[in-house]
Amino acid sequence: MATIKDIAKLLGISVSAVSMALNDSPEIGDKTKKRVREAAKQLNYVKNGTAIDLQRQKTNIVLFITDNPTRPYFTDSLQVVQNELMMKDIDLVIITANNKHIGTAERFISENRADAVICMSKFIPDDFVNMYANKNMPIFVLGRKSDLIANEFVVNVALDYERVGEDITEYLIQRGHRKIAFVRGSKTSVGTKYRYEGYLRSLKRFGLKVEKNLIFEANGSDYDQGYHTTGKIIEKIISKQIDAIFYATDDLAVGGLQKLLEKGISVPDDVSIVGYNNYPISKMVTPPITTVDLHQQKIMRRVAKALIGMMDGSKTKEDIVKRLQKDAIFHSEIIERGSVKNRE
Amino acid sequence: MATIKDIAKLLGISVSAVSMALNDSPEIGDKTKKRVREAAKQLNYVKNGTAIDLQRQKTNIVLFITDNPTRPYFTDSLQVVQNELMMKDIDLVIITANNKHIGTAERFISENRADAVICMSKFIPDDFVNMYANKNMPIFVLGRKSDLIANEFVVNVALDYERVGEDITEYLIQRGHRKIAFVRGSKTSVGTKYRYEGYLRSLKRFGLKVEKNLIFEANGSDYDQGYHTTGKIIEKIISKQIDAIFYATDDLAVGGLQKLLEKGISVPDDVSIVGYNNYPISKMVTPPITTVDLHQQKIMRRVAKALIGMMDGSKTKEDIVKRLQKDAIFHSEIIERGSVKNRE
DNA sequence: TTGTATGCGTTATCAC
DNA sequence: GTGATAACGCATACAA
Repeated sequence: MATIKDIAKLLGISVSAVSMALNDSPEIGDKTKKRVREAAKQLNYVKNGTAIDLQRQKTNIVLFITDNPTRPYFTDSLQVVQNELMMKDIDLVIITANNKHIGTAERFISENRADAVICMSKFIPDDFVNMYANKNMPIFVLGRKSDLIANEFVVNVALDYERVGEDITEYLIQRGHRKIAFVRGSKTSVGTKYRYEGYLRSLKRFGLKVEKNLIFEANGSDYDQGYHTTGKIIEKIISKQIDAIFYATDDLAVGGLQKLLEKGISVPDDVSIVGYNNYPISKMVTPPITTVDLHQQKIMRRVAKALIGMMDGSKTKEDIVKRLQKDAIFHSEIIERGSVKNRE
Repeated sequence: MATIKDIAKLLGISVSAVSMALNDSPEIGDKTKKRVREAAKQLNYVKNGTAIDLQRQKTNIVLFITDNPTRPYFTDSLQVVQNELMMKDIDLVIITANNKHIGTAERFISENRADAVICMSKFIPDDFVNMYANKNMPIFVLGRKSDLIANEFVVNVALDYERVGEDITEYLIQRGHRKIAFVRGSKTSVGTKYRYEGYLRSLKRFGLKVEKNLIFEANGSDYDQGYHTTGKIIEKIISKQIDAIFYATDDLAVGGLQKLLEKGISVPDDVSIVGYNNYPISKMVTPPITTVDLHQQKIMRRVAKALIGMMDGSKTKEDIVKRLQKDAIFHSEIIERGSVKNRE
């Protein structure tokens, strides 16, 4: 691999002259620049980004950590963040961190290989985040509830997830449902746990009894699990023990719907169902599924702007937190479609 | 930010001793190691990955470039590749390159910021790949047909895409369909173009005339486009001008199916449909859609192994190409489900 | 306009 | 067992 040294040697000029020529510095004459460029091409010279980063004491990289790049929860966010960063010419790289593999993410964080990180994976422990966030690499954490993050360079962006679970349950109750089943998703998902808590709170608030046998556990949060778990619910619907189902994710709901239809149960006439997250799939089925939107994109735009602010030093954690807290976008919105019947 | 220099100064020992202690070298005594570790903690020392890379002349990073991290085409591949790399403790980072943003990918490539790259994005031009691939950074290109890549460190992994389009068209013909419509996807997608060519070839081979008005252009390859474009096909189905539709992607097919059902057209009784790629969504709908699987995962396992081989110098491009070419996994497989009727 | 010297943070090669 | 020193590839302040 050729370096600027080789170019300098070939041309009989100094290394710094080559460097400046390559970076189009006004200090260098056009003739020299041309010669340098030609020599570079001739020697097959390519820049060494690592050396540049070391010298500049900056990587120009933002790390985006996700546990699953498939989920719209992530991809929607990605798009928004990428747009904002692009405008500032900051590079975004994605790293996955899940139960199978977390090493890369931890290595990138612990070795300061980025100028900032957005962490959407729940597999990076609070302690770890706390330990490594610093002035040169602030860390934004999403989707966890912990208030315990004390580090000045850690920003915790959290919705009131329980509240959202509460809201959609309330929505069902207000439309006359009294026997509402809940289908939990993946056991390791904190998200579905919060929704479950919200579900419980809502029942309590309206004076409805919590029926243990109306709460179902899926082994995951996806379509297949929804389909499978709903098999165990069918009977209770037929015997009128259930008039609505709250699925912890839209994917679960779509899978469930499929099973219900196969079993000849009409949605929403025989049973109402709701999902969670407003994934695209929820509107693709018949009937389209009523769900709740968390305004993830708007939130992420704010996050991106805040992150950029922290990177260039124009914002502190305090500014950001203050701004986020009083922000209206943190309210979720129920998307009414065809899967809920008014039973009053 | 504290460096090993600071630790050395604090402890009154040399920089090299600190470095060796931190890397648990057998040359250093346990006492010293302990002192160093404590000092590091006290000073909040974190490693600088950039400096390490520069010194080692290696990044330990494989770049995975995709135009869209949502697609199963990508995520399936990702999983496989990640598994293989994990076993060798190689880090994988994902970068998106699409019509909106290509700068980051190009910067990473042109600045040698990885030890190898897998490129699934069609937005990185052949020339660019050719120009920057080198001994220290081989590039594997997927999903393009160009044979023009001459660089010794570029490996082009290409299925016979046209052949696949041909096969599934043949499948329809053999089941008695004679009036087969084709729905093209995104204009910029080379993939759907190949399928189109395959479709044409198949018609020709069976002596069927190509009806221009049975070929429809969608403005993209997703659900919404399938739904929308199918609106323009309805009439021709009712008037029996069409007995089957070949959608260029499963997403298109699912969107199309939705529209067909809404319009009261029965699939497959009134019209048969097929998709392409065996995306999970294609089995989630009613009726499940017959499609074709390209065995992407098996291919990617081979790719990953080949890539690792090239990184450690145990394999050359020649070895790899030879191996890939005679490989049975490059045959696709038709997944029969409920969306095609036998009309013979 | 060009060159010299220095430094970025780390590892590695020798001495001692 | 430890320390000095060079090297990795590049950028920059300053001198010429």
